[in-house]
Amino acid sequence: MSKKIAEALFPHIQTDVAEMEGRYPPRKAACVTRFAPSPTGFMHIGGLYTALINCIVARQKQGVFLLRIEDTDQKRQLENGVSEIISTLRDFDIRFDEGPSSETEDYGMYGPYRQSLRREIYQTYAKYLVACGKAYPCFCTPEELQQLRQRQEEAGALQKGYWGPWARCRDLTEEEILANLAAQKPFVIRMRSTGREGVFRTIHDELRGDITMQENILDTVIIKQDGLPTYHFAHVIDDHLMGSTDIIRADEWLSSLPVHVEMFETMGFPTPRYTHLSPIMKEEPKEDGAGLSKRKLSKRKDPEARVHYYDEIGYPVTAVLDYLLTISSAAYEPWRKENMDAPVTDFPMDVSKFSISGALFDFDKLNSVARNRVNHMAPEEIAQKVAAWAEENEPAFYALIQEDPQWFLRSIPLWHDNRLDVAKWSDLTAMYPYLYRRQPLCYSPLPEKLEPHRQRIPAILRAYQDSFDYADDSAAWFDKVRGIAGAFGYAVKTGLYKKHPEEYNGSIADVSGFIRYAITGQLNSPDLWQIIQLLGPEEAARRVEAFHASLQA
RNA sequence: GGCCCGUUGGUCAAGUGGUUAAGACACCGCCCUUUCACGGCGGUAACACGAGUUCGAGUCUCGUACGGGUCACCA
Repeated sequence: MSKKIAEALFPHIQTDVAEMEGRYPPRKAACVTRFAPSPTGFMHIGGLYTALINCIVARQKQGVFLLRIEDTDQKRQLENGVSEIISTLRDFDIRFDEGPSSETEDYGMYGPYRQSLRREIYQTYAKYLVACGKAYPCFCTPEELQQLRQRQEEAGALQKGYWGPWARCRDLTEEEILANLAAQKPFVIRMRSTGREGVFRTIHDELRGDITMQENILDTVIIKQDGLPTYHFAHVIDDHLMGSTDIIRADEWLSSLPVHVEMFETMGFPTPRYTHLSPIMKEEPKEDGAGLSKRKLSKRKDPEARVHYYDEIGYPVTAVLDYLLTISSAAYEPWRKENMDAPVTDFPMDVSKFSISGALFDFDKLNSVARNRVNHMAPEEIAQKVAAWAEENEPAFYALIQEDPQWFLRSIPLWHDNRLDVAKWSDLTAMYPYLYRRQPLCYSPLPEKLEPHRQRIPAILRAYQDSFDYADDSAAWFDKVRGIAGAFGYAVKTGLYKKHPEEYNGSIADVSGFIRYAITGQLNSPDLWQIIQLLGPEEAARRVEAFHASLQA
């Protein structure tokens, strides 16, 4: 009898379940994971994190990692959504074995890998469910559903939603259904839940352990009015057909677990292992100004939620991955310390040890991780990465590098050797404008620290210029500076000055500070002699003169 | 509000009944030092609260508080 309804609902579906099962034979791999994003815009850092974990889990068990596009919400689709996802994963070196290879093409035997192209599959299973009475068409309009909610509110129903006695379309007669169809009434397909109110069962989550939840009793929509499946149904059908063994996803899905488990069971499919990952959080002042509150990183509000934020400001890809794994797994940092060159997929990850409460995003920690990453890179690698980054993000800097790539390569040790200065490529022009920017340095106003020496500085600079020889090595150069310091009443060792400050105008630290300021426009810098060597005799002299001139004005 | 999950220093976190409660980041001090950094040494700082079980509880149980998630024809 339900067969007739199934036929009336899906007259165009000629395939059957057995045929579908045949199209997707069981896999041999012991572990199949997947990343299943919606193509709704730039990727979220949490999405990258989920993809990363899925990828590592699959690699660890010599399994398969696949990408599936969840594009069943036609309203939210974005033009180049799929390309965006593919290119982001590629940028972060997260490789999938099956999935879309471009906006229109797929590779892999278990496709198509975008849900909008699997309509026939879902409908085949939906038709089957209707035929055996496990699903039914629902003709309720949004307004009627709204009213239902209202009535439940008034009746004080504890269990709200479309279920049991409230589910109006659940027990429509065949005649009524056929009449509605004949009248062209729009419909959705709902699963007929067999869950019992008040009956609890435990469901296992790899991260959280056994969770006790009430059985699902809601007659969840499985096929929407537009004929496409809801997330819940697509998840169950796809992950069964594609052979997913591990569902690793964001924890916002935890509460719909009973629905998914029931669907797997009514379909007669084996249930996969579930792991619900905690979100990455951000802390911000409460709206009323009293204290702080945590919330998920939001794509709209927080620039750091967008994955592209990190490559735009030039964090090395591995640094971002290192950071994500660092906050999720305490075992990662020590492992990484011992295996700086290993790909992240080599990390012996234990998902069950992941933290359950969501971690606050910590830029200090990211920067520290990134600085260590940069420090570990060879200068040649840095040169190549910086050039690629600058070409996209800082054209003026790129032009400078292109003008003399060898010079740029030579400049790297200055801030790289035995230093942890640089976390991201945009730090370069920000921290070392005197190397990587064309603008002439600005010397005024004179820093407060130099002000007491103002009257003596011009003569000191003069003496410095007169004695300067580009050919001097570091020691010879500094000996001269020391000599000048002594000649002008400055202590030649900082220790001397500390002991008897009243006997001196200042110390050698002040004198080299004048030169540093002339050369860099800053009070702090890496090794001065090296900077001068890099700049060349003319430029170095020009800067000292410029500072000298600025003091006359 | 119902349901689910969580709560160890500022942050990330070790810890699975007996520990002086690790470590990393951040911060502070000292040393090194021509500045900054690097490096070395040291320091401040935590088991949300209340009951219970136990010889003994950060670890087990219950309650409270607080935080998060979810309650769609969105995923």
